[in-house]
Amino acid sequence: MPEGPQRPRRGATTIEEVARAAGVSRQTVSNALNAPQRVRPETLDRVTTAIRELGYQPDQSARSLRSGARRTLGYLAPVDDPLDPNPLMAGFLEALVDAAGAEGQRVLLFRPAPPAGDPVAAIDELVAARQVDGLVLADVLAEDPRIAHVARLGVPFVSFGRTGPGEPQHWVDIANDAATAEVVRHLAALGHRRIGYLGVDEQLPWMAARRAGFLAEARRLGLSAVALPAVALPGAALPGAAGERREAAAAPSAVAAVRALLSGPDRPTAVAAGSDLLALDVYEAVRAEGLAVGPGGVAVTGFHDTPLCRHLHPALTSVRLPLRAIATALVGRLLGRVRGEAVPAAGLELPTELVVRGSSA
Amino acid sequence: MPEGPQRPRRGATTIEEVARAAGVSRQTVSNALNAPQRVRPETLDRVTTAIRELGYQPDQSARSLRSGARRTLGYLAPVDDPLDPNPLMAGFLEALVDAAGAEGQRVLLFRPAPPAGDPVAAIDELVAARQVDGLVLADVLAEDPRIAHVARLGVPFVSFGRTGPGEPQHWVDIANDAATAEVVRHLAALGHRRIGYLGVDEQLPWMAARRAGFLAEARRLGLSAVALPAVALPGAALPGAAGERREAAAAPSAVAAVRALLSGPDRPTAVAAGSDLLALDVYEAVRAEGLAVGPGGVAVTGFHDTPLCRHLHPALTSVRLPLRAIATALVGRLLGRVRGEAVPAAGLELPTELVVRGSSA
DNA sequence: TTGTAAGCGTTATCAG
DNA sequence: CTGATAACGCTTACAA
Repeated sequence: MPEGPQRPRRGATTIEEVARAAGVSRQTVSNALNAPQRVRPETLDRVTTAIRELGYQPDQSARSLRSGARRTLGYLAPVDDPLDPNPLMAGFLEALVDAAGAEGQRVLLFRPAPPAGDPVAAIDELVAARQVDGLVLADVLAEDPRIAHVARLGVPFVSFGRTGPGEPQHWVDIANDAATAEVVRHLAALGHRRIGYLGVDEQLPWMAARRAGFLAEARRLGLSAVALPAVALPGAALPGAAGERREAAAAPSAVAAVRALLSGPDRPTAVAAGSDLLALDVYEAVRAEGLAVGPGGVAVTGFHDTPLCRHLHPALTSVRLPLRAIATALVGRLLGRVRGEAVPAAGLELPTELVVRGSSA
Repeated sequence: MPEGPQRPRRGATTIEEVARAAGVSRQTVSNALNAPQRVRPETLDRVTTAIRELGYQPDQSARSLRSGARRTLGYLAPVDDPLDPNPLMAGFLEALVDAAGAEGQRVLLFRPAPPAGDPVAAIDELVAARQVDGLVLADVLAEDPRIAHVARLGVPFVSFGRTGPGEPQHWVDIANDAATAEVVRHLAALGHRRIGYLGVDEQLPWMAARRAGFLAEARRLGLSAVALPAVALPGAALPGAAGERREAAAAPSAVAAVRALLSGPDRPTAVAAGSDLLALDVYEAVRAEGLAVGPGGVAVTGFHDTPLCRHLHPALTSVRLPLRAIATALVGRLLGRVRGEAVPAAGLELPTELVVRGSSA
């Protein structure tokens, strides 16, 4: 491991210089920063001015070493399938950084060391090096080994996505079932009586919940509903020929399944998809059957509300996730736990928002 | 600003305990870690064993305070237009974290404080608090104020995206013009003689380069080429009606422009798009004109090779970016600069890869 | 090769 | 409310 004689920012303004400039002791500057109410207003003013004029900011390493607070939260980036990456990772990260920043916290991104890295080992490293005050986990699965591990470690943590019944309930999640239930009600209000659902990989708890919410609401409303079985994802790359890269044609299983549904005896007049990408397959199936996407033909809805929705024709109705609210709730709960406050040990379920566009209106 | 009595991981194993366990001095443990060649193999072995048994890892804050090396790189997340987010942010971040991790560095994500935050202020805060050894900037514009600022500050930095001629050349970028030139050659090889290009926001240097590369190569090959003027992005949200949210229909300007092109006298038999999302608009325009997407009708290509490509029908030929190579080059150059090594003050241009799919074959 | 002493910049303790 | 002193855990100089 290469190791250099790095010495960045040596010579930056220190608390000592501020103290001299303001004519007070080092400690008073520290108090002005960390417990302003303990400093006489007039003195505080002098100190604040000196701080501003010198452009002083405390050295975070020194602060951390002394106080124990790292002012940093670790986010374990999910190891995504490159063929089906989490479509909200970027948006969620932005929201997370903003929410953390509002509380004076930074976000440190980390990943298991490739290839085939162990997330548990990555967590151990970060925690052992005392680089973060707490952890944010995402894409939590049932019986997720990461949850068991951080719980055993005793590190403060929260997860985006619910944990199992026997595990600590430090999670925030969207109401996946309520989201697809709202989709069903929306379609029912438009007069649809026979509706279909296209999901993928029902092993994923959030996908299973979307499917369940769809079926339950359809039953409640007395609609005729069919949920297609989980479909495989499009195929992987093939070796290229001459510099260019060629690929196997996308596996048409999702399209074929929807086409079969649409060509059956009681064809649905609307199909909800478990993601915006899957909705693309529905569009294709609808057209391949000689039908039109939209309220007049087959209404279609997606999930995630990615930018893709606006570029489709007709534009795709989709379920939008409250990413900023999720991030704020996660950070709030995590910091409560870090500070040892009494935070409710119960999950928080946040509502989604159905964005209606031309594909269903 | 709320401040709690946090004291995470106090009581973790310290270097002192390792030294005692191994029967050596504190210093020897430090040497074993930072300069193993200075320790007798037999002693090294004893120390290593003690480290492993106690699960010791140095406290990063203490290490940073003493040595000056933060072992952390800051990544300034671009403030994206939510309607048109950088489609590779997630993939690039993953690659960046992996590349940094391979060099023993962490990645700290930061953003200007919303709303309307100033990136320069965000940089100042991070640097003044001495939280990072260097910075990675992305989506660099011409005369980017961030570049001027970090250059003046003297902080080691690199950028994904080239800087202006008068600025430090610490960048890595893809060859945007060569990428679209390759697209043109690909189309020409398929026999296309009249080709079109659809871009967006030519203020963005990378978009301008794609357009230029397209036109130059078409001219060189004697093809008839038309590059459509920059198009506006789809419209923003409208106030919803009853709980549900409704939006203005997507502005059809891109679709309309392509349709006009396709219905003209010398209609192109292929259209290249400056992004995968724009290719969606091309698909729509082609179909609206009663034509088919593909080599038999109108061939279409995209840019970015997002997962979207595989879900289209036919699957979309697209330009793939070497994100891992970019990240590795960025980290390598940045660390060289951090360590004060003599790194070439010249930009690095990396080639893209054309992934051919059904839309053009 | 190994051990000793010092100090990085900050905050906590405790006396004034 | 302020100021001196110690300590957080580690790495760098220097002495043994």
